[in-house]
Amino acid sequence: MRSRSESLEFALLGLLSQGPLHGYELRKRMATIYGPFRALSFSVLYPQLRKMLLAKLIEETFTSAGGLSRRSRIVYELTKTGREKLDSLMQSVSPDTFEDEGFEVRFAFFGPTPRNNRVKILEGRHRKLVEKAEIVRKDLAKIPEGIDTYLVEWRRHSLESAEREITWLEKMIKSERKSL
Amino acid sequence: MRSRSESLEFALLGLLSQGPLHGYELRKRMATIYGPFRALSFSVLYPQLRKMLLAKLIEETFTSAGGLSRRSRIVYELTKTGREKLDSLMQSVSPDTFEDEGFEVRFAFFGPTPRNNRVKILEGRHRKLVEKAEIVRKDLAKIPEGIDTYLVEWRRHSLESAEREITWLEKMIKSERKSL
DNA sequence: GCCTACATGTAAATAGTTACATGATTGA
DNA sequence: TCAATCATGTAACTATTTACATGTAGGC
Repeated sequence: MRSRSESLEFALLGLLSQGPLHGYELRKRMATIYGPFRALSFSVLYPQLRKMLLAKLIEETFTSAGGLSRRSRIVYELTKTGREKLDSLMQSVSPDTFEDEGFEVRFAFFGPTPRNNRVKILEGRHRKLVEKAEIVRKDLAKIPEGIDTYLVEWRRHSLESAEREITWLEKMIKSERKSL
Repeated sequence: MRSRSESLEFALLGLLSQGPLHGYELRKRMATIYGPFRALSFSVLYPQLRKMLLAKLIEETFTSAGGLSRRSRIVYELTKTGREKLDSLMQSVSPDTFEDEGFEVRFAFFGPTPRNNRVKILEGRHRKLVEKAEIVRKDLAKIPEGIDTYLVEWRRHSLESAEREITWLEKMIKSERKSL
């Protein structure tokens, strides 16, 4: 399981921790996390909410009409269990945290994440990227036989991007440590 | 259909255009295209080869033993139809060409791609990325209310990466034009 | 003798997208 | 009145991963 839904629960708990929201609004907020090109579809969101209802992490309230008399909405809010779950997740550092999706979501809720854990997450991500970059570098060093020159150029560019992210993380880690 | 298998056929045709290969070897070559972290699994590769056999794009030959007496392998090679298909794909510029995966694969076979088409592909990709970056920039300009500062930082970094790719493409386009 | 790489596949489970269905409200 | 956005979902399809199954050859 290295799917989006893994980080989705965390993200939803995080969003709802700031106050109750309905599905449509949750989707929009998710867009600010994932960016404008990877919108969360309703057919993923609603079943996920149902799962979380079953697990008693959230509760639903039917709102017949909002202040501006809209269509009735279903408003979700965290239960005590949900809040506890979020807290424990905030303090944990699962291996998934260092993957692309996982990291992005963790980072989106970095403000409410305990200080010392922030550094751990950044360091883990850093380690992971350094390892990957190393592999790509070796790979690049050994292939250039017969392979299209353009492809090599492309891979070099990709490696540079990875290196830039590493540098960025290093800056982040430094500034986090300073604020400790 | 915006899946990997869309570009997969192109990639396989491209690889086989240089000479006959067997499945296992094709997988390894694909790794040099997609990079070391997105290996093509056999359960995608073999059915794809079967599809291409049915479409008469490739032919199979059973090799009982290679020069070094290995297990019998199935060697695939392009048919005349397959070669024609590849040629026509090389000269075409489908919209898919400008997507991440599609572009990567097209780029991997840029050498054998007709000169004028290379520029078209690069320009299309450039246009696409500029549009996307513009959207992200606007998005970034309007959200900073209440959103976690860390997240904003992350998005800014992502935008910079996109901008770097745009610059890279511009360099590529310039050097392609020069060689025309 | 065991581990790794070679070599070819199938089956089942999971994940994800797209199309469909329905209906309210708001602004041009 | 017409399109866009709000709002909640289901069904069908497509894609991808993981586990299974089987066997060979070479190096340590």
